[in-house]
Amino acid sequence: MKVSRQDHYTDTIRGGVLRDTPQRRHVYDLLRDEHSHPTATEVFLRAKKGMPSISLATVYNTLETLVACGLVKQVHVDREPTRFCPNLEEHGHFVCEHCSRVFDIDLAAERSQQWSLPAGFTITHHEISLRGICADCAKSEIQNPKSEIR
Amino acid sequence: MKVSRQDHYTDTIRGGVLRDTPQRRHVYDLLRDEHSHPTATEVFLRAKKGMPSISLATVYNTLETLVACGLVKQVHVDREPTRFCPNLEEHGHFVCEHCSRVFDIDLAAERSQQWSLPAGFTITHHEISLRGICADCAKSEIQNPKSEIR
DNA sequence: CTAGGTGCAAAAGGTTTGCGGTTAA
DNA sequence: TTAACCGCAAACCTTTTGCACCTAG
Repeated sequence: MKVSRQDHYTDTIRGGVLRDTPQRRHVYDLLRDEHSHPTATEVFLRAKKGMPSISLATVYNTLETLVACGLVKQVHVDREPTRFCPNLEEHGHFVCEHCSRVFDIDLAAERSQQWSLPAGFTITHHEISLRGICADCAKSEIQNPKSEIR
Repeated sequence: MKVSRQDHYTDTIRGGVLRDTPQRRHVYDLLRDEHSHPTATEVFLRAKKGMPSISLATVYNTLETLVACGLVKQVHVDREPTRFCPNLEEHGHFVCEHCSRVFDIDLAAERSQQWSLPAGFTITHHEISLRGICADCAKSEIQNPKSEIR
């Protein structure tokens, strides 16, 4: 059964005290179609294309709101700027050290809660981030082995 | 067989072009005995007790050097200040959302490389961070269930 | 109408950098 | 001797905040 693109947003926003503003809808729509894990600044730059008056502060505020609502997730890569991800499934991330792209990684469901914690500890969230070389970069490295000289 | 506390430091520092300065040794010694995952500022404050003239910039530079040498590891918790960890074994971290302490978590060796990556991807590092409630806080919460009102 | 949201600019906070003087090897 | 390092202060960059105006409901 097909679900309208904005149902989740509409349900969540209208369900609370939050207002359905053009800025929020615009940022959410943008992010929902995005698989590149943009930073707040990148979201801002893209948002301005369709809404030139939007401010960076509003983008930050909106992203914070969407995260608080559970409509998008944050991705942290070391101390780099926070990235945002519309994939609400349980997953981890892989960062390519060559091209800097971030990929979603499925976490086998059966593994997700199998951390060997000391007794009495309770997990509420987890964040798994892997670093390495992605398939594309590994391939081009074979064809062009000196491409990383710096 | 017993190994002197500073062999790893001495071998690593003397093995390269790096100088064995009092500041580096002081910061390393401090960190080596530390299980609390201090931030750079916390390292700085503790370092000043034994070496009042040391500067924050030197602490940052030293920590960067020690990380580059593999003598300490960085721990990233969302966008909070970077923490530093002398535990070189493969492990993850658990952050208590109540007391903010960071705990080392053993990663079962057999699990460490079992991520289901797309073909062609190669992992060089991984960082596993869990959040939740530690045993101490869970216990005091039972005895004092209203303690989290804010 | 009005509480919540927006845009702007300034501030905050962690980290990095430039530079002149210092020091380990 | 000299390249690496130190301490200081300024710069950087992401993110947050204060405030006057605006607007969805």
